[in-house]
Amino acid sequence: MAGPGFINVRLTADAWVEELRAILRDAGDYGRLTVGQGRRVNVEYVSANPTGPMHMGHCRGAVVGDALASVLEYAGYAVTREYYVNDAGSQVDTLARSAHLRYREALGETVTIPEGLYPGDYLVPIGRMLAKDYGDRYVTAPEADWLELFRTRTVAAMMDLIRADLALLGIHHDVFSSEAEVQAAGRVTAALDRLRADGLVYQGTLEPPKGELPEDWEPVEMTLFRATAFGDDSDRPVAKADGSLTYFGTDLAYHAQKAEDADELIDIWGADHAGTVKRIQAAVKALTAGQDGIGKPFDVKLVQMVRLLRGGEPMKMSKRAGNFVTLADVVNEVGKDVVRFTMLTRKADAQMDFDFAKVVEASKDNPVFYVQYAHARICSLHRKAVEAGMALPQPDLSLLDADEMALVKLAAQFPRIVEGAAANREPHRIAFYLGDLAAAFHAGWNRGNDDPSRRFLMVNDAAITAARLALADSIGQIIRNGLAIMGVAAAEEMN
RNA sequence: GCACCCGUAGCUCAGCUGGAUAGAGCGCUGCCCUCCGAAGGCAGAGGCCAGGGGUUCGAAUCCCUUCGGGUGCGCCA
Repeated sequence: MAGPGFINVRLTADAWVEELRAILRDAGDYGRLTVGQGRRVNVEYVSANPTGPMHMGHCRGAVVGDALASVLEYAGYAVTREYYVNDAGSQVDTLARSAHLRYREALGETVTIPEGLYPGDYLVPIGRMLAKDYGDRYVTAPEADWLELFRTRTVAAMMDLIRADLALLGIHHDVFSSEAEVQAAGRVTAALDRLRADGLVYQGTLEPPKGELPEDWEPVEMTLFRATAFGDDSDRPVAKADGSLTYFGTDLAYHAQKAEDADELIDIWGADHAGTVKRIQAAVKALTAGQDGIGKPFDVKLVQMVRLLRGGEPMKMSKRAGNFVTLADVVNEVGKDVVRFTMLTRKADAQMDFDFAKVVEASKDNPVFYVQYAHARICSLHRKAVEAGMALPQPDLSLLDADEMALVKLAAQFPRIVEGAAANREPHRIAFYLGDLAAAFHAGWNRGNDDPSRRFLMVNDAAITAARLALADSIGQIIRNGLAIMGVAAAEEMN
């Protein structure tokens, strides 16, 4: 005993040697866990509105969600990657009208995009496509004739654009769910009827907000969900005074839909939606609670905004002018791996700066580079050994010294890191761990600079080289496994 | 006014399902480059973990509270 509640257990060197063998044997599967027990987890992320291409505001949520999905898979969950397409609100009508203008433009008109419509150039090719398909049939036709058609066509085209952007990041969702389809399938009515039967949906008016009262406040009767019964601060409207659904009204039914095929739900949201977390959690609890009164596990992970910098200077962006930085621009400039890794170098709920200059910097304070560099060094050892014409025997791992075994101990923590990252839904832990592991490996490498007898590659000693290469391989394997979870390629050479 | 997030080294941040002397990078100080890849390396200084209270054998970690930042706040999506 070493103090209360403490029992010191010292594993023998053999145990660590055995772990090293396990890393090399299990290779790409080392660190895979069964803690998920095959439970079905639905991870919904990105879900950007289909009104334009992906911009950098979407990027972090996309990467965090995707990496989280991978971590959970690695930990033994059955994961569904899902994207919710908001194709039912007034914004997609606005999109259709914007596309209609571009359609007229494609037929020769000179158009100006009025305030309130989407001015982006990305609608120009959509306009051309519509012109090609429909000729001048809808130029002067009343809106009712073309709105639905143009909406459908344009949303489909936008989703193609978004899927292409996501593919640049290596992100592919399993399921795309449509808000319009959730409504058309009668799921909203069904969900609201159920809740109404339980007294959780009712006609009523909301209390005016505390504090400063809005000028034009008038009590209005609408359809409300009793969110206060589940810890929210106020009941929340599911249908407006005119009877049309609110966003929340459909979202609630959508979550009920997801819950049908999943044991657990996770949403990845931008932090600007933090204010609506409680109501959706209340809704999921109400809709999924069984006889025990406990709903299905449902986490909402908030992802903070990313500030874009170039050489320390914030980049000016104006959404109105439509000159936002697109995701494609950034990926094309710095590469998928840099974007993905960097997005995971901070915990999701902390704000982050993304500096175009720093993320590609080849230095020790750039973990993207440092981890890649470690892997490249490990790969280079084999090339060097071959060049030196060495014939390596079966490694005798008992030749490794205490410093080298310390590296094995760190590598052997990988499964626990995966477990923690999965349990806490924090994929950034993988990135930090890889940074630590890479640093430890580099330190080991550097020992060889001070003392040549401690180099990994000892041309005159095949036995020790074989053992040390086995050690290096195990580190390389862990780096590959970790990077694979993050969706980052492991470089074999640095340029 | 209410809710949520945050407050850890000079700076940027890890650590938070409670556990042994609180970690990293930058910056700072001092050494080190005929040497497997020095696009660096080693060592050191630097912290009442915002303040206060509580739970516990034990708290940066959990609870309450104060202060200080950020965000959101009736039928927008």
